[in-house]
Parts: sequence; C-alpha cells; structure tokens
Amino acid sequence: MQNLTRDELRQRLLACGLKATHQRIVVFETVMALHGQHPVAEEVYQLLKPANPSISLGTVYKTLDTFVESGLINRVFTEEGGKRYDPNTEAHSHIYCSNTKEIIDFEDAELDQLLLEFFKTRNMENFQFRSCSVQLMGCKVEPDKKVTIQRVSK
Amino acid sequence: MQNLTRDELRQRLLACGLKATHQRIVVFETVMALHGQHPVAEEVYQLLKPANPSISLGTVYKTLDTFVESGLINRVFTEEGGKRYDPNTEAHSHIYCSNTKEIIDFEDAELDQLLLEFFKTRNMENFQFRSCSVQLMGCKVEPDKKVTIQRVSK
DNA sequence: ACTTAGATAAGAATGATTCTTACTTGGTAA
DNA sequence: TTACCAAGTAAGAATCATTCTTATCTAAGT
Repeated sequence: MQNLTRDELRQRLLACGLKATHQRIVVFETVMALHGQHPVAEEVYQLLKPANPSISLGTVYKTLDTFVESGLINRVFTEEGGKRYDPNTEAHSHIYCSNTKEIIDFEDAELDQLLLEFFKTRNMENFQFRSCSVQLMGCKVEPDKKVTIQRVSK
Repeated sequence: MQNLTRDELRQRLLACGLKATHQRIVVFETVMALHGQHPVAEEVYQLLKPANPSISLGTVYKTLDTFVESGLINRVFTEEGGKRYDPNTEAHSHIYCSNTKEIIDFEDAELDQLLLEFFKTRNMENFQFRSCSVQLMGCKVEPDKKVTIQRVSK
C-alpha cells in the first residue's frame, strides 16, 4: 500500500463519479494511511482535524459512507455494534481479539483459494455471490505483542 | 432445534450459574424460538411484551448480554452496526444479503471441516484460537424467496 | 419463613449517527 | 475566463440504540 499523492487520490475519486472536493481528498488520504486498521468515523475525524480544522464530523460520517457505496473502502463487520471502516479492499479475512477488541487483517492467499474452490462445489440458488471471508475469533495471549499466523514449515 | 420446556430452560440457566428468574426464562424462551433468525434486543422485547407486559426493555438488553457472556447464545457480526443475537450456538456461517439486509444461517459440515484442516496447517503465534466462521456477501436474486446453497450433485 | 446477594423497572443519561438548512464550491459550458 | 447550478458542506439540532442509576423486588440458600 504505497502512499498515494493527492492528485492520485483525486483521480480515484473522479473515476468513481465523485466530485473531488478538498474534504473528500483529505478523508480518503487519512483513511488510506490507516491501512491495516479499522477506524470509526470519529477516529478519522480526530486525525485529520489538526491540519483541517474546518471539516465537520458530519462530513466525515457522510464521506466514509459515500466511499463504501463507491467501493473505495469497505465496512468491516463488528460484534460490538458501531461502524468501522477498512481501507483494504483486497480479499482478506479478520482476526477478532476478544481481549483487546482489536480487529486484525489476516491475508492468506491459500485460504482465499481454498474458499473459492469450495464454493465452486456448491450450487447457490437465489443468491448472487459477491465475496466471502473468514473471521477468526479468539484472544491474544500477550495483548501488546503482534499476532502472526503462518504456514507450518515442514 | 426442539422447543424446550420452561423447566428445561430453567435448568440451563442454573447450569450456567445464573439465577432462573422469570424474566430470564422468558427472554431465553423467546430468543430460542427465533432459531435461524438474528434479532436485536428490541425485537425480542416486542415479542415477549404481549404476554409479559411488566418486563422492561432494559432488562432484555441486559439479559441478552448476560446470556452471551455465559455462552447460552452468541452475538452475530453486523456490517451496519447494531447488536444482533444468534440463538444458534453450533458452528455455522452466515450469508449477508446486501439487498434485504438479511443475515441467514449457513450450516455446512464440509466447510467447517475444511477450515479446521486449514488452520492445522497454520502456526498461530500469540493467538489463542476459539472459533472461526465464514461470511458470505452478496444479494438475493428474488428477495422473497429462500436462499439455498448445496453440494453440486455429480 | 428469613435473609441477602443479585436482579429488575422505570426512566434519565449517554453516545453514536443522521438529518436539516442555509451557505459554499467543483466542474461544466458559454 | 466567467457564470451557473447540482452537489457538497458546516453547524448544530434531532433521533435512536444502548447503558446507567436508583429504589424496589425476588430467588434460593439457611
């Protein structure tokens, strides 16, 4: 996830048919810089506020929802209620820690492949499949350290 | 999912170390009758209110959370925010329809098996695994008809 | 039946999100 | 370039779900 310049951000907005306003560019920039995290609107607002004190919280809420509708970002599913956003639009799964309440990206090409293969063996009636992902529930052993999930080396 | 008698419900509450109050029995009974659905607290409240007009909404909220803590029911992950509950505590996945906003249970033993096998091939560092499930995103073709996902017959 | 820790009713308080309205602006076309 | 207007925004009011508070009540053990 390279950092995009404001002009590149502007292009992506226009490509979605959205007016490239200053507010949208800044919200987009801020949320993209949080790749790997899953912020709520308020958090995005707090981050961009110092450099952009005139942008209102309501605009951040509205803008994030607009981005989801346009597919620029995703919502992430939560157990607690509350809307969280995910800058990562690649297929990936999430790890939910019941201890720290963290939501951690889990990218695993083999898993994605496995699921795709699986759903090829299924006949879906009356359902137009868009995507699927896995949610892993559990808890961090040491709350301050990172979680890693990797292939077992033979 | 057979209907449990009130005495059986009472036993299950006591087995979890919970006082078997009238309110808890009624909330438990109501939510269990919604097997396959994923109600919010308000919906449970509306259902039990006619026969139990003295139970307050706050109690329903609190009781449902107590049940989740005790493992009698689960929360279900939502994209919209808002807390929904799942009477089904067996391992299963969910289908999310972006059209009707429905959340539909998807039980598939082969999928569960596949995931278990997969995670055996992974080494988790600093994470105590509890469970996992799949979420299927898409939309119903005909909103009023049921979705079915079944093995393709050879 | 007596006791008491825990549970509840009622409604106030909170907090997140949406809505309203008057004002502003990006992008288009003259 | 300028003028125009559909769309976007700021500000704050309104709404809605959920939690909290407190006085009262009750299940279950003695």
